Amino acid sequence: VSVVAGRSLRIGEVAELAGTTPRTIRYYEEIGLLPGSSERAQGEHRCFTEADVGRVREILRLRDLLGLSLDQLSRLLEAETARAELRREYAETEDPGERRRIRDQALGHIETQLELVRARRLELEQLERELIEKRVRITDRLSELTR
Amino acid sequence: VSVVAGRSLRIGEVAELAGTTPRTIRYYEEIGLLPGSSERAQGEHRCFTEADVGRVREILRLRDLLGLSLDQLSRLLEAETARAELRREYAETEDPGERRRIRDQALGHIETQLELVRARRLELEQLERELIEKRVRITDRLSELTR
DNA sequence: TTGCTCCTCACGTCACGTGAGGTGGC
DNA sequence: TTGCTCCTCACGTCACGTGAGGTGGC
Repeated sequence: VSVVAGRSLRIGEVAELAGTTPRTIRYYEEIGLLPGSSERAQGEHRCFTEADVGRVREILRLRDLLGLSLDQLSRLLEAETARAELRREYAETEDPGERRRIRDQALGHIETQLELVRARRLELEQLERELIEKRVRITDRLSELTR
Repeated sequence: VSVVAGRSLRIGEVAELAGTTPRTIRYYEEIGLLPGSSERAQGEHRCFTEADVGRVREILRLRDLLGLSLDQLSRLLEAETARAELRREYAETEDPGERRRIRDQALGHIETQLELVRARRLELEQLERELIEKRVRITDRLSELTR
């Protein structure tokens, strides 16, 4: 369900859309993984955007698939956060050298994530091969039975 | 360094060989993930075999790669433990029907693990594709600069 | 007005990490 | 004998789960 205008979301909606719980969202805000709108008075409801849902989804995905601690994750995503900042700077500068520098940084961040993901994928493929090998051995012995 | 005879290992050696800490090994014994030689007197040193190292390695691997809780893991490995038991029964019975039943169970356990591993691998491949796609978009915009 | 979701403590839990103080084997 | 590794409590930590008691928006 895509919303056209930037409607404000409540914490329960964000949690459901991202596939987690309100408590987790609050915790992430507490440790600084999520912005946490600074101008919120004590006891007031938190407001979120659809971009926040995306951010939470990304956090959960990297947490689950890469098995990183939230501390490691925040450092990895710091780059991501910086990129949004850089994108603004990028639009503001005309200097091609400056533009190239910003782009190169972005590429570096992507590359770091890619290497982590690749390493994990290779490990999983190795495990998968071993399991298939195990299965073959059992099946072979099964066919011996009916011989 | 492979040892021919079944030399007894100390907890520190097991931890090092398996890539973890003594504390983790003790904890796994405490919650029943590792056998924990029952005839050990209070304060006496724990004794391990090379098979134990393999078991610990397997636990760590599945824990890390599949992101399961130790409770889920113990249920998954219960099958593995049962298989060792079944292997004995298997050798003892002559009945081909009984043999087939035992084999089929083993196949089922492997299949369960394989499905978990496959699902994870697919998720990682998807993430990898998205990162590559991101990289392409940035590179394309980079080439615009030098045009 | 009635539910429902939200809020903030705050304690519980899982999977260990990390000393504290003491005993055992090359 | 001297280190080193081992032992058992036991408290600390990370990433939340789970009520307890109270307030706010359709």
